[in-house]
Amino acid sequence: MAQKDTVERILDAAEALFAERGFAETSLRTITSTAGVNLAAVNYHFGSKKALIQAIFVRYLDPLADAVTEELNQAEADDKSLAISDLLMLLTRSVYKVHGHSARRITGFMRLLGLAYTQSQGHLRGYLGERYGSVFKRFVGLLRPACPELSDIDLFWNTHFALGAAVFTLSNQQALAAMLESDTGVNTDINQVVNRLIPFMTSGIKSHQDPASAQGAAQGYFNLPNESH
Amino acid sequence: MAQKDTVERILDAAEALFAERGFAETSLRTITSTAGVNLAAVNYHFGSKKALIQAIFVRYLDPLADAVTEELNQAEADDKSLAISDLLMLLTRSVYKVHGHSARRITGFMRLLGLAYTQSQGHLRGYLGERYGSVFKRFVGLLRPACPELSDIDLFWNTHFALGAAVFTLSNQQALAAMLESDTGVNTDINQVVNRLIPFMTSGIKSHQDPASAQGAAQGYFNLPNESH
DNA sequence: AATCGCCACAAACGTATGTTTGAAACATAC
DNA sequence: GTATGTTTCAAACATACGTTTGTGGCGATT
Repeated sequence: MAQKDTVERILDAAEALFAERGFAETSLRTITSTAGVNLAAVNYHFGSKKALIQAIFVRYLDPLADAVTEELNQAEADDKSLAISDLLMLLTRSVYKVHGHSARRITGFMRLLGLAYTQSQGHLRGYLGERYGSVFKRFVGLLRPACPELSDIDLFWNTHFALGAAVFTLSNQQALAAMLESDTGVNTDINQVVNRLIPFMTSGIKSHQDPASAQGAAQGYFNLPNESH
Repeated sequence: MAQKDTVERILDAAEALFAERGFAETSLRTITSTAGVNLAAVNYHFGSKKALIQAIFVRYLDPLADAVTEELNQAEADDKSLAISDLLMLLTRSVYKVHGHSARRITGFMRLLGLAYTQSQGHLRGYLGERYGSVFKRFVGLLRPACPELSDIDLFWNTHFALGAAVFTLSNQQALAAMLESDTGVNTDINQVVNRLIPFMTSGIKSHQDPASAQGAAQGYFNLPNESH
């Protein structure tokens, strides 16, 4: 075959376009015309637009889950206790293994992850949770002993805070870097952003509330009454 | 007038629906029928769907910007040096002032903020930057002396990391809390999430890289070659 | 050589969208 | 009470969308 498979060309084009504009904002006609294939090809090969979206995530996440699993195996075999930053680097290493060193692919991947949360009325989130939940749980299992001073609930929220910081900034890395450059003249590539993210996430995950404010009232930060409809 | 203005009813309905499903996924017919007004009312009162979206953000952010400005005035008048957590609480207080203590409104507001970043091909972000950039800059001006050990560039990225953590988790607070509850049986309302966010963001913002890895190479975290297209 | 399964293609289908239109209803002022 | 400006309404418009259809080509199998 002289050029790429039709299926692959659709996936490549759709991946880039979805990451750039979102799912609903990207039409099958745009996808197929940039891919250079016939309009009907998407429905023929994937069945529907929804299935195409899922296929893109599978192509991204299946190899990533494998890479993370491999890293986790090795880490557990070494049996050294890993610090939080070690685990974050393990994750970063896995992403690099899969996506190579392409800033475009990493940014795109993060944007898609972010979209999976915000858009796609939950059907995608449920699917991803089913398919990759076990790997995620295993990772958290290693994270657990790395911060013994935290409760499970502390750890849950801090982990998602950190995830949010990563997804949000990496998916908007280009725009943010451009903003910073216009202010300071300093250019920041995605590699540097990741290097900054790791200490941020590390100290953030370690953090916990004052016991006083955790009670909800007293001199703690804020306390809300129940929702008044 | 026995019931709310048509304009206001449209804004209320659109605000809730957009936050729930996104902009492109919400049709004017859905908005007008839940608002109980005629389909043409949106185009009559706002001109277009795009203008409606902007109007919603203005209604949200204008009072918030006023509240933050007021708080900033008072903080600068007091002339006491504010710690990072003080500034985050200042922000939180402003949000509460504007939106009252409604979890639904706060979640919705955060979802809209998140959407403004991911969707809306940048035209919305540009508009918001123009209109509220000065308030944001003023806030960062107070944040600056609160972390003297950070460079301007450190501060820029850490601020956006923290913003990402807040937007991402607060906009998905319901789903995340439900996930946690099904695992542990513990319920978490948005108030508690905010109380957890503040220490997370505080210690995250304070963080900075090892000088060694900041150079880009050496024993620092990662280093990427340039993008290979 | 004929047949079969797979794929690409142009065209069409049905539906949902944002927007516009023109008339009716309403409120306000003279 | 008539006139004027504003708002509501049902209907239609034009377009864009995801999907389906039928045809034809191409290679592999028999």
